[in-house]
Amino acid sequence: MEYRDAKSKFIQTWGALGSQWGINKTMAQIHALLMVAPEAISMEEIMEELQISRGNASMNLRALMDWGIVYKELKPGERREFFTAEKDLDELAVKISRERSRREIKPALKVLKEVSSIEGGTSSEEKHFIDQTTKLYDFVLKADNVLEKITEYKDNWLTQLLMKFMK
Amino acid sequence: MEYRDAKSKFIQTWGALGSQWGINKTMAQIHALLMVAPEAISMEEIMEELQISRGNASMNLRALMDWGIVYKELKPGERREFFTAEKDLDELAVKISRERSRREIKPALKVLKEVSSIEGGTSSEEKHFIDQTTKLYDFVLKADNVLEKITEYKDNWLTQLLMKFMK
DNA sequence: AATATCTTTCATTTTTTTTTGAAAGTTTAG
DNA sequence: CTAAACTTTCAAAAAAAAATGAAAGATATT
Repeated sequence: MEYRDAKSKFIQTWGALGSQWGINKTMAQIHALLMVAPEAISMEEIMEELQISRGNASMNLRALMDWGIVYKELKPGERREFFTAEKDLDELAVKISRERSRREIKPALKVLKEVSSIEGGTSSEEKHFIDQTTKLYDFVLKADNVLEKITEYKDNWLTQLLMKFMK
Repeated sequence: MEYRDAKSKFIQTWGALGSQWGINKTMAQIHALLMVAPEAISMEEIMEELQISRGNASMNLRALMDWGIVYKELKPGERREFFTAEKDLDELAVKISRERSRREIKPALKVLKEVSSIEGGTSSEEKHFIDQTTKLYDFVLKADNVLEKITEYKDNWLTQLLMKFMK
């Protein structure tokens, strides 16, 4: 395979994968493009390479920066802004899991706590509801804690984790 | 909060969460409904409770069954079909991660291997591409292995995992 | 073998999400 | 201060995804 084709295939695949994980296609594609770019690139270049509009590029770059996985870089003497992606994969994974925990898991936990705390009704239907949502709360809380612990292992957490299971 | 409201809030929240994880809203809602139902329920009831059409219910139930997290149950003497969800959370999580690995991670790995194996070009751009996609391949492969190992711990894998980190 | 009960399929419609592009906003330079 | 060089915003358009519902398929019952 040619380099051009490989790059394009990588960007397309990453984009498609993004959709399956609740991230929009363009956002994932921009991220992919920046991941394999040896140095920071401008918005103009991103638009050109992915064939997208200025507004689209601007909004998705902003979203990536909100996730903390893409950085703005200013080159001296240059008016335009350049962008780079977090390239360290351990760091990338840590940032993504922290952010998802903050945005999705924590709010979900709040709701689970709420709904599992209703006054215990009499019907078996209500009893089962309380029981099941309580279990769900405990489970998600535990999972969230495990994730937090794992990502505390600053460097090479994944390798270390794998070791623990190889023994 | 009233039981009715709690149940509705739970279903809504689960549905919204589903969207963020690349699962469609109705599918997640049906799953939520079945999770808290003390016993198997019919398609008619699902349609009624969630206010959705027959076709929608049918397709999403089928999808849930393809994921292996909802089962069809036949009641003796009954013509209609009834449905239940996997209620054991450890089992549920194991099924979901195995399925996502099969459907998404494995195919992604294949592409990563492909694109990282192009003939090493001369330009630094190509070198960086090969280097980065190779790292990504290694990382994802390792993550997939960890996930596989973790889910092998049949029972209480989450608790056991947490222990390992508490020490 | 005709009817009744229930489920699936899929072309069409509806809803939701994403993208566009031009106007407004911002920052630097002269 | 004004112009030039960029970036952001957001209403409208386009595209994608999901839902509907009626017809076609099953399967059991008489």
